[in-house]
Amino acid sequence: MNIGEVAKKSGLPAKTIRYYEDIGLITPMRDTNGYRSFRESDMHKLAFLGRSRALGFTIEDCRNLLALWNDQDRASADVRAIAKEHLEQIETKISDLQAIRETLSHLVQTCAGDGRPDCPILAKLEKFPT
Amino acid sequence: MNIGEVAKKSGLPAKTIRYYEDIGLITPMRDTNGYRSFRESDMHKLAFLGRSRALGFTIEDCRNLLALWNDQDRASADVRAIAKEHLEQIETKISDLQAIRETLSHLVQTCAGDGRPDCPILAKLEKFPT
DNA sequence: ATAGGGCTTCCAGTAGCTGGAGGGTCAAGT
DNA sequence: ACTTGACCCTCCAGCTACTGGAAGCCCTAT
Repeated sequence: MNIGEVAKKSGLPAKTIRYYEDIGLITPMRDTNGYRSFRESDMHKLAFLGRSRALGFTIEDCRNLLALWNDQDRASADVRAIAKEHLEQIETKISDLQAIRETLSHLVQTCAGDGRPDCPILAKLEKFPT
Repeated sequence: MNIGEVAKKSGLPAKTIRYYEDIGLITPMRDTNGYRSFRESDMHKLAFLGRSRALGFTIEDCRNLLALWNDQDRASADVRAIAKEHLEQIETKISDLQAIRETLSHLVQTCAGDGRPDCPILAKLEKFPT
């Protein structure tokens, strides 16, 4: 399989696939003309990577997950630890964003949004502590 | 005021303050020795920037908000539009993250997390569609 | 022969800083 | 006068995870 077909099947842009090769996540073969030649196993890895990234795992997490995936003797505890850590970061981010949303939606509601210059949003940004 | 004092008062790292000067958000004076010399108005702008960034506005948003703040003839509608747009992006991000959280917390719960290799997390990353 | 599409590499840029090297400046202490 | 240490300066590189684009080779169809 050439990169175009793999891109279509995996849903990942060709650029991204080349990048993943660059950083050593996959190592497709090469045809005599220099084109990358993807095996089923490469395809499989890319799909794995796509799903991991879609769940917000970092590339380094993905690298580790991939290694565990390929290791028949892995302990599920190792996988779980990565996922749990990631989950906690997501939860932190969610609550940070929720706090921002509260502030922001309040401000947007109280701002007249007309032609006059008075604006509680600017007032907040100007005066109140972070 | 030198940069160190400004950093302490504004809570922004000196590096960040220099960066903000680089990209034209502030333009402090210079002493004869080449040191940056910050006026109250610079301090005020930096505090404004710090709070805007803390609410997650992009640098470009900050630039626009700062311009509106300095414009006595602004229309609050312009400020509100920026904030509203930002709010909507935050809300999108929150719900994306919440979806991820649901998936992830379910997986973490169902993974034994012991010494055995069987792992529903890897199974999910391997088999199911994105 | 030529046109088009796909493939290659390499370089640069994105956002918003952050770290570090290499060096000048200043105030206090000896 | 000299040294020490804390400042300050500029410039360059690096971070994440790609993305865009240039320059050029390869393959197929007409």
